[in-house]
Amino acid sequence: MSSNSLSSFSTSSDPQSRSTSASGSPLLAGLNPPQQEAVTLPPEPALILAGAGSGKTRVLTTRIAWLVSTGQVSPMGILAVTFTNKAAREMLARLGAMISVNLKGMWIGTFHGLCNRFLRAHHRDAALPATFQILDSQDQLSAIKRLLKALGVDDEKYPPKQLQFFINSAKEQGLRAGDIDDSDGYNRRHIELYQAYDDQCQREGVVDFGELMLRSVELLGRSDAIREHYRARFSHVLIDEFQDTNPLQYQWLKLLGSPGGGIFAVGDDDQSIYAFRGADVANMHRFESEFGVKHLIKLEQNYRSHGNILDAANALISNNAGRLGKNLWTEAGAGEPIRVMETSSDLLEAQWVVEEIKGLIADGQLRSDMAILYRSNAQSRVIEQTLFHAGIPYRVFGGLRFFERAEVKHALAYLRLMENPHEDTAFSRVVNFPARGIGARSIEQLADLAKQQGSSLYSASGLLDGKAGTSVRGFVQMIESMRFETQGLSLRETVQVMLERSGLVAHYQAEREGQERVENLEELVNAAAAFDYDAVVADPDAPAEQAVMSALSAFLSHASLEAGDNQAAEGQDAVQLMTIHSAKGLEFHAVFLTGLEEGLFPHENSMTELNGLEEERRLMYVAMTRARRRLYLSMSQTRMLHGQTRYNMRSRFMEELPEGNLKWLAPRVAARSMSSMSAVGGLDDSESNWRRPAGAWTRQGMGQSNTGGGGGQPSSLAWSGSAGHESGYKVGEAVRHSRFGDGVITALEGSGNDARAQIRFKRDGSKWLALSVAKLERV
DNA sequence: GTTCCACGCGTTTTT
DNA sequence: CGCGTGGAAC
Repeated sequence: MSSNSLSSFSTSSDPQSRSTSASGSPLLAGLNPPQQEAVTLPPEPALILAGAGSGKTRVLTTRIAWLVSTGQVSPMGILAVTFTNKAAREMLARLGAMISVNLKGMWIGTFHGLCNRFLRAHHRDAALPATFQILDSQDQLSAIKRLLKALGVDDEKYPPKQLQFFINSAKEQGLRAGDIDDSDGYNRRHIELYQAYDDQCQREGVVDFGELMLRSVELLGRSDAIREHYRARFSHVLIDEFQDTNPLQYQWLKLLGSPGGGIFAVGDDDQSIYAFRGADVANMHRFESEFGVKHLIKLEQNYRSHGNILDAANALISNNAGRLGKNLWTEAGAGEPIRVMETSSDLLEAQWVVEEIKGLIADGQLRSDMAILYRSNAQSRVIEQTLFHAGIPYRVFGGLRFFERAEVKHALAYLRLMENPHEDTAFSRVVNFPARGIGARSIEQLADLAKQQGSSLYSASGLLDGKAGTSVRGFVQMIESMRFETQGLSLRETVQVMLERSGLVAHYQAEREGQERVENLEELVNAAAAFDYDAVVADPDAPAEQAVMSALSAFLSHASLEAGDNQAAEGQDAVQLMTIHSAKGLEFHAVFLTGLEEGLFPHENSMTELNGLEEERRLMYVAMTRARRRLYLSMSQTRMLHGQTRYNMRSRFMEELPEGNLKWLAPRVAARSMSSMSAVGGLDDSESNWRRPAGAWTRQGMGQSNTGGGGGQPSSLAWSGSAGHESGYKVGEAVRHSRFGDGVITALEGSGNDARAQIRFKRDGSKWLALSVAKLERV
């Protein structure tokens, strides 16, 4: 922060300078003082608290460029780690534009990608075969199902998904089966199955995502020589999105970072939204003390959003306890107020969004610079339909990605078998696909034999009698001959031969709906042709530590680690639809944040979890800070969910936003207190207006008399109680229960005997009660 | 081996 | 309501 020589373009300063003030390097031009300070810190532990839109990635990449270009470190001494392939690619691209050195000497990649590279180099020490393959989540689940079947475990009692979650959670904590406490006996079976699963993976020579990390951590911990080698090599370790690290990744960093050395972590505790998958923000606090952080720099100047958006986001997030503390500011001015709309139905909400989008398009905005965000994927349907009817191009993020498609996975399974025939997951997947008369019966027999022998299905195939044996051996021979035929061929030719000989292409060509699948298989050939072996594996500066790895093996790792694009075809200018989670890291001119309703956002399932509400609030913070100029918030009084209409209360987050930053567009019912609400509204006065055609939705409001039209300033506690429920109860109504005491109805759903109310009790928290059973009295 | 229906389930997601 | 799974029937 002390640096005051802004972006001077002085050319006289020494490029080798290690001074912490601006050295005059053109790299530093345009950076603000704290950014410059961060970029030019000495090689000591540093934590950069980088708020949303504060230039986090820029600082990270500029630091690498600065370190290398000032000769403080050779590219080989850089280890930079990210969470997603996209982030890693972006970092590489930006570096390439900044400096002209061989980037390949650097280790830049995802945690998992780098662990893969590490384990390939040290597979012997890690007790893995050179050809080990990586299971993605789907593969892992099928491996678990196969395991449960082999062990005769009732998968009703031990759902495979649950076991998968158990195993992954344990690994994320750095725990092996033997490390887990089973004193209460509750987990005992899970622990046994975890162990059995690991044994199976070991036998088959496969690792799951968690295993990539855990093996690496164990090896680094166990082998002083290897650990010291890498510590000596990587004088600079840089981590992006540090708030998303799980305890295992933290351990990995601890093993690779030299104590007191150049470890540079960038993160934002307010944007930690992945606790549900093992991330632990506490790692940031831990990092500060355990690594002995010498430099704590806050990047608080936001270059993205206007003031109203930022102020509201700041106010919201200040409701969270235990923050590292940070307040974003901008020079950009207040800008437009945040526009808020409340509708009576989810369809009307969608129609309103579409009308606003039409307006923005008419003003010349790019569709791709507008995003519609929602908490859960199920919400996208109405919006999609409405956009579709309006003829507005849109693009939905999420869904199946290229390497996750069934036909592609089948093809990959053949390739995996060519690489390692003992991989039972791949074997089971395609032994009878395309169908070749090897039914469930035959596979069961084969599995029994394999279990007796403690061998793979492939090895056991020789022992299988009868017709089944002949068929299976036919399959095995096919794999062998594919392997033989492709020796010396390029990766692309290998894939082509496999597609031909396996009969996959023929199978899909014969299928009526198979055209797209054939195209995907062709695309796989293209992917193989385009695959750059060096980009994934090569480490030209360190040939000694590089194990020999076939191009096929590298390609398969690539396919597992990078599932490919999951968005619809690019190119067309389209409105972006995505969950808030997938919006992290992105920005848009205009953002529509929809479904701001209790139970949906914050999600009802989050309320029971410890810190769940705070994570929801951070999610809201992330969502709001995606907007550059214009932010819309919307909510609906009723929503179709799971085939039933739900009556929701406005999200509590709305009450945490300063009124001064908002502009209400919706007609509103002013209510002074909760108890007066039951007297307000009813369906009558608003219904006719709510049914206006979409085109009538304008900023000037709906002519509701009791609010003075759109743009009025409501009292922040107001609840627009115009939505009723057949039971006669209303959301927001205060009730008393004989056992739980006083509470407020937060949601109503169902009808008749199924009618239920969600009630937030003062004492016991939120509960769903059946209205036909619960004894409620109105207060 | 394929097709069809009944059932169950339903935050968020990268690697 | 809409999807994916799984079992049963053709």
